[in-house]
Amino acid sequence: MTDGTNETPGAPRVPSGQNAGPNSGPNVTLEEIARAAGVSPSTVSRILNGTARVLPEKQRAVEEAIARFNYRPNVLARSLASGRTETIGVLTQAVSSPFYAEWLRGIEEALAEPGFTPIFVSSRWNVVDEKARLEEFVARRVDGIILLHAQLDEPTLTEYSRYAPMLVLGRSVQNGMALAGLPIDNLQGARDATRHLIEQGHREIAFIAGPSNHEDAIERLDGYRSALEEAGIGFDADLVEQGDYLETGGVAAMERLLARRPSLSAVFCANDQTAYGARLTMFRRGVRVPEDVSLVGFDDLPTSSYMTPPLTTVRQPTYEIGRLAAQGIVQMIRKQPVALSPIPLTLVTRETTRRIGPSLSKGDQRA
Amino acid sequence: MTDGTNETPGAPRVPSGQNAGPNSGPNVTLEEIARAAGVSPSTVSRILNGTARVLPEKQRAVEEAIARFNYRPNVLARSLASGRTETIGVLTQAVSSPFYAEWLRGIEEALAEPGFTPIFVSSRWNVVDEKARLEEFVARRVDGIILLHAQLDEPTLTEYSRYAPMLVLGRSVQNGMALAGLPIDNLQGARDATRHLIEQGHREIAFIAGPSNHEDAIERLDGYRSALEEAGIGFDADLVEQGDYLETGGVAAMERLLARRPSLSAVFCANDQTAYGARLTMFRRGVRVPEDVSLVGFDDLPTSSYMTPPLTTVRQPTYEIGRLAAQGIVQMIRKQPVALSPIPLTLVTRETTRRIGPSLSKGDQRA
DNA sequence: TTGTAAGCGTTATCAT
DNA sequence: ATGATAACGCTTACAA
Repeated sequence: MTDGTNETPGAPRVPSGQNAGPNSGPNVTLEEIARAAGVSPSTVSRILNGTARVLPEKQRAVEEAIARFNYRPNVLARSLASGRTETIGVLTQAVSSPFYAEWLRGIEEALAEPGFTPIFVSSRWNVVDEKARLEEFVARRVDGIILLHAQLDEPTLTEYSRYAPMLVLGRSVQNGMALAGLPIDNLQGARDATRHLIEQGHREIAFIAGPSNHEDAIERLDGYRSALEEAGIGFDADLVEQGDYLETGGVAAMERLLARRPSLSAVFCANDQTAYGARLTMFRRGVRVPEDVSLVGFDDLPTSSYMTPPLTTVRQPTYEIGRLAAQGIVQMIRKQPVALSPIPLTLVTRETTRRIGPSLSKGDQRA
Repeated sequence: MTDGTNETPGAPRVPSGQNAGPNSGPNVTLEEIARAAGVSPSTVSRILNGTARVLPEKQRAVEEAIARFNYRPNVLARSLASGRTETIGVLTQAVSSPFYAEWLRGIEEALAEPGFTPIFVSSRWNVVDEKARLEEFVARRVDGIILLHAQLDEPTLTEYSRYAPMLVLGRSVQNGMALAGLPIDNLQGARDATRHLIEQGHREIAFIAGPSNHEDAIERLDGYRSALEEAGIGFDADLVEQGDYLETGGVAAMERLLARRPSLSAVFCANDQTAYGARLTMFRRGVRVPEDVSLVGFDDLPTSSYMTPPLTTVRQPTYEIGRLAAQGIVQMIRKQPVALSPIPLTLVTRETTRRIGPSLSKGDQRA
């Protein structure tokens, strides 16, 4: 618990770097650098920020002092004085969801370029938490806010957008210059997936839905339904089961489906995690995919292409969406106009779907 | 691009909440609250922080003013004045890795209790980035640092630990009161997994290794090797293939393995992602799991229990590890002693492993 | 080009 | 119990 590597309490915390002067470390201030270099604090500040040109010799002296003292500007003081934090609050529903991971990566990387730092927090699918996290953003004086699947109502979002420009992913909102939505075309994606199944000859296509209070879950259901109707098959509520976007929900829903409609020939799941669960249930029940039942997911999680067999699903270009969001919020901060068109989704046909005879029923489908 | 919901440029940004006074919003300062409540700024500060008892009537007046103006303390100013940011820098190799996700969740949740906010950043498996991120932590004056799988050498870590207490996950370091490691018993985990395979009658057990510059990858290889030797089977370099902890690496390694040693009866992968890749290759080649070849992974990612068949793997209690790390760093910040014992790993036996005759060779294994 | 000085919004140390 | 007042470390007019 104790060893010689730690500073004496009260003593300045200094690194042991070779160039470390007596007062180096994070406690070195801009003023000390100024004094050491024989210039005024403002000059140091100017050099640090490139705010004005400075005589080369002073420039050198300051840079030398900075290196010698291992000086790092205090971000807090800088932000307090300037009024800018160069920080973007990013609210996810769950940092740990495989689904958000790629979005965050896109956001982080695109934000790094203009020099912004994302602050990731998660609200755990909880509206109360969601509001609390937004309050934190305000308290931290973030320069912008990105919301992934906000559940808060639009008036509330509008209100918070007065503090900092806000971009809402996966949702369409009344766009303003402080509030913008980057909608994702879930309806189209779900319709394409369902059409694909229909084209393959499927007629008895089940759907495992997502949480009914999620905008995108509703859109996906609508897409499924509209493809069915457009093909003249008609919507059959008996073929729809409720899921929760989680694997466990998929397991349970598939069990109910199999019990109620053993004749179904395809299952379309509202997201990949649900499909994973449905897949497990089929494995347990000895239902082969795709020989007995075709399966389609939604999202194209990184692992979906490694499922056995690889999952046919609707791909969301999450990384790219993340980048777009980051670029968008930066533009909003800079008061530049942003044009965000709905993100199109594409079907990725892999190996969980199979063509079946146009009007064959169960008995014949089985390989 | 424009609508009525935005404030006139230059006008104070105020929310339209019902109680919103003329000067509400994030620009309201503690001083204004003090003035409105007829007390001094220090009194407001005391009420906000519970630093001292205040007359009930003033307390009420202040609280009323806070509510009326919708006042939120400026975290930056507070931190600058107090010297504490209540912030923990958390460095991961990749925010988007399914592997880190659960750790982050554990960290975030456990940190919320004592009121700390994590700042997640990723270094993308890049040592240069890793150092840059640490510099950012220093610039942000974080109160503590948690590193997930740091690649930097120990002297460097020790140096940074002088700025803020540092906890390194998945690594053992010279513990001090400002630097501590939370080791994970990879060797034991790998040994248990290999022993399991041996007990099931397997003798020709291949191993797909992780990056050779990763401490944990090396430990896992060592565990595999030691279990083999302990059983008198002996280590056969021909059965070891190089992977990279990613699915693609698993695919390629498995291909080479199958070509070189078609007689192998089991494959142990350095992590689950590698196992996913190996599984796919086997699926492609018509090698059945576990009928033809048994497969074991390492990590127990959330999706592993939904693989087909569910993957036998070594479970890391990542969420709990995250919580432990969070609690540990808070204790270090508070200068309390922390005792971190190595995290034990447990084998989760699912359905990708199968008992085979003690000395049967390939031909007989095939179901 | 460079320096002086006034903030930025808090906390914390003194007195009272 | 409460109020002045001096930091905290930086940016930014305003002067020079």
